[in-house]
Amino acid sequence: MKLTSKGRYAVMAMADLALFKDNGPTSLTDISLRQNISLPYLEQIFIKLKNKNLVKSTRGAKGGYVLDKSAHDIKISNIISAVDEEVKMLNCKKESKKGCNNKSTKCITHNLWDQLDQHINNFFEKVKLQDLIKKNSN
Amino acid sequence: MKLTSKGRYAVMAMADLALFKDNGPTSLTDISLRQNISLPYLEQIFIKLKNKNLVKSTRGAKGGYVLDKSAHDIKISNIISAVDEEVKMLNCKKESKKGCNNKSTKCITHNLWDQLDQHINNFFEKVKLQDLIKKNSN
DNA sequence: TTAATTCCTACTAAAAAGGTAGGAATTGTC
DNA sequence: GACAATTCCTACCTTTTTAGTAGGAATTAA
Repeated sequence: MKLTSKGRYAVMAMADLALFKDNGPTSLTDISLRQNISLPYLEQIFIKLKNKNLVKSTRGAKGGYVLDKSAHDIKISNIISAVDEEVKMLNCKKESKKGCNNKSTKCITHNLWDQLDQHINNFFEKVKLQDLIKKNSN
Repeated sequence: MKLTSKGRYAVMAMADLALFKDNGPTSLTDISLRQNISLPYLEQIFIKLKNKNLVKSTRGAKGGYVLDKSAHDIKISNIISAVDEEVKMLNCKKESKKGCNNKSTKCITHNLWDQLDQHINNFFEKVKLQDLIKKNSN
């Protein structure tokens, strides 16, 4: 199961961006300070977010990042999948020709992890970035 | 998020135990061969399962393990929590006095991970060991 | 021109995962 | 009683991943 700090940082940073969206582009330095995430690490994360068209960048002084669409239209699943490869139990891969245990085509627990993956992905599909900042302001 | 092969192996092994429960104690050697899991690694996992009263052991020749209760009464959550410490997002700890980001008491995304944890734990609470072996026999 | 920024590549330290090694203790079977 | 099969126990090791660092090039507002 791949769901680590990188994904958490990405969501935090995107939420930060949403909170401060009225101040023009937000620099990673600001996010780094506010969210307590190392700047160069944030840079790496934002390259990926940008590649997936979740944010837009402006270079140079007074530059920074802005959301590429409304916080209503960004699903948490979009963010997670942009930076983590995938939310999926290890070794139990659908496409693999060999089974999960290198023997039968499916291990005993294959369906279980499959359902779990769906369960988690469902969850991330339902929650929007906007939901986070609403909750936070309560 | 802590949910790795160790937890998967534990569930696989318990399912194996449930499948062969009518043959008396099942040795780890058998499980190791059938499920393709290293024997000494299985041993470590079973110590934990035993400590949580999920299995009973018989030592010596013809020894092995049996389920300590019916497969109907063992929840996947019991197995997972026996071998993995916990299913919970890293650094976002409820009890921690410092907030998740060492600043505020809660990071922006705290509630999100909290809900996710509940979501996953719910899933594992609902599924019983028996459900796995039913599905597998279809 | 300068300072603030994104962009890019490579490296590295620490942790965790997954597994190995080696042997002691127990017990059924010949 | 010997022996083989087993659980039990502790320590170690290898590989991978994570999280972060280093160093600098390109861009742009002031």
